[in-house]
Amino acid sequence: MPSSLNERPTLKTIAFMTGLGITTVSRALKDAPDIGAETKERVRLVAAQVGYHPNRAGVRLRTGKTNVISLILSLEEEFIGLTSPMVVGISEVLATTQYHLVITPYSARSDPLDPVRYVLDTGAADGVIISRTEPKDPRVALMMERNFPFGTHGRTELGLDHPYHDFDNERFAYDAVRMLVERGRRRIMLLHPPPFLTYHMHMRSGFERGLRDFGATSVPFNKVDLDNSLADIRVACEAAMLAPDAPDGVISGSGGGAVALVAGIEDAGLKLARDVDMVSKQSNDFLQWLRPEVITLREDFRLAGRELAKAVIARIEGQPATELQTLSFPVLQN
Amino acid sequence: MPSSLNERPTLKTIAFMTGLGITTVSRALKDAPDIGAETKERVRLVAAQVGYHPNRAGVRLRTGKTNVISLILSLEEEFIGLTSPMVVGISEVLATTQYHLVITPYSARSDPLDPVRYVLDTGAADGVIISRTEPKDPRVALMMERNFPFGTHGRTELGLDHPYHDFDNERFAYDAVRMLVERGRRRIMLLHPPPFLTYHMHMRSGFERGLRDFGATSVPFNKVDLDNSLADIRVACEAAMLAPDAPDGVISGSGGGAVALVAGIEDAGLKLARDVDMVSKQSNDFLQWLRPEVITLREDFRLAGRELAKAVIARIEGQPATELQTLSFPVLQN
DNA sequence: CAAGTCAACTGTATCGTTACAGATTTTGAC
DNA sequence: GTCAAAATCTGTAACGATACAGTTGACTTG
Repeated sequence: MPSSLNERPTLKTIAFMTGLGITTVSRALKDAPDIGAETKERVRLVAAQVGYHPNRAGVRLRTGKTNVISLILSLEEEFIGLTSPMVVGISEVLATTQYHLVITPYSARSDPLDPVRYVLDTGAADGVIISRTEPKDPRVALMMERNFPFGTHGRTELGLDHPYHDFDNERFAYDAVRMLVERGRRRIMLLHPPPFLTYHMHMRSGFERGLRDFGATSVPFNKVDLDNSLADIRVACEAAMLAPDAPDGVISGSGGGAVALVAGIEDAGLKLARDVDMVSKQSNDFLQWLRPEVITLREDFRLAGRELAKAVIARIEGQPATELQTLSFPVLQN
Repeated sequence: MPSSLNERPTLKTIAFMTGLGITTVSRALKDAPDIGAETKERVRLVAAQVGYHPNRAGVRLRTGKTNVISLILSLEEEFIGLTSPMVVGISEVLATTQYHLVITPYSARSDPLDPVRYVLDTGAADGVIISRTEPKDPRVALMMERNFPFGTHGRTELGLDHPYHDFDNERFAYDAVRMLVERGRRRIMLLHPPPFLTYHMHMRSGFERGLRDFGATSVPFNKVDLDNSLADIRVACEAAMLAPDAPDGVISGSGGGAVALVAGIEDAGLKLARDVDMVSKQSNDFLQWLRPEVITLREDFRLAGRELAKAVIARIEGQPATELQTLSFPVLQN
């Protein structure tokens, strides 16, 4: 019973065509040691000829291997803009492998643990990538406890070794202070990430180290952070610029926030480069085009995607987590 | 042989717990008519209690249903920025269903048919969503021929009925011309999409209809289109602004392009709103913040994602394609 | 009360793959 | 020439689900 020619070929098809057993074909394609060299060659040839792809459901059912990496994504528009270049980086790496990329979303109103639990409980993926990492991130704790492969965009403070990729936000803020001081600025304001995210601490400590080393002072700006709406940031910035001890230097922890800060500064009747200098972390080109006065240090999200995808796959293959931790550094744009 | 308590429950687990047969449990959970009401209730209760999720590999192997929608994505950075809000819209809809979203990428250097063929040949998904639709799109032709469910972001000219969602680019360009003429502009330049995409024709014909109806003339701008780099667009725009018959009104087919046009206009020493007015299609807020003089008509990509996801699922469920074609309209921003 | 009807339930085979435990043939040693 | 070891190859069962073809027992019906 040869399977019809226009149906998807299976191991059975190849077994029939070569006159071998199904098991032999399976093992030949896996390059198993107990199959003859010539047989392997024949099987590979026929498989290529008929365009054989192993049936994912069959493999998954038998072995439990899904060949899926799940990217867990917050659906808030503000974050998705940042994470989309990451999708490109992840896809670039996965394209060279058998893995598929599945987007597992969650909304701000729901528990961020939900998608992780879903993947763990249903076995929906072999590995997971998460963002918006917290110092005591419960998602990390849960996946470590279950010994499930994952990578985080950002570090944790749990005393547990897991794969991560992080941008050096300490250095970013430190360099940013330096650049502002070099331009004669001394009173510096920082638009920081929300306090519960790990990189808040990194950015703050780089900021404070910079203030000490370069002899500048901090202008408090604590009513808003990068999770606030651009409109809120704009208003808060204008207020800060009109206050008695207004800053003459501003650091923005993201490109989106920088746009709002620029608008706030100009609302206050001030002019960039003349009255105030600004350093921003930047992922897209827009700000660079419209306000070239803003000094931008680039964070490469695409690279982050590539690193994380490679790390998760290596972790799945058993490589120790400590070898899968990478850091990238701010690059001055232009 | 009761399965261990901390393993994933299967139909067998529930069958053992209820004392029923596996088949009965399966059919009870599907609400089949030949199962008693009380039995169904008991089965549902136990299933919920143990947190039963059907094993996707089992279902997929037996039925061929993957419960996957594949979003086919070009990995070029310029496009991914636009498509990312679409991912949000798609996810919102899929979250209420059993479907997972898989990203199937392709690069500009490879054949756009490749990912479609891959899905078709491997049965990787139950439905597909594609963008960058062409009038005689070979991907559409192929999927129609194979009777495979899909939705397109953008229309085709193949004379075949398939689900789509499109933005009314004809109306966008027409309205844009009107708004420019209302501001006293008469010599209008259009930054259009690449000619091989369907919406190029829509935008052009709306543009030309507007010129006729409102009595304006066109300034040729054919050396670049929206697929060119921002740097190229900027340079071309500056040149156009310095040429003898320079435009006094500009229309941009995307928000990204508008940023480059603004830069080009300013490179030429001209000022928005004073020397030139501009209407742009806009998906993010950045331009609005930094150049409020630009008139923006919004295209809602998130809505597009929602509409397409719903359409593809409905198509999978057998609804006629002609009922799954939607259009959305430009909205004046602020 | 025999026979037919119906409701409720169940066993078997199967999807495509791989783990495992053979089976068969070849080779080599003495 | 015999026998063990090595080299190749293969059948069966199982992963979890569902289609399909029953089975069982209670209830009508004439």
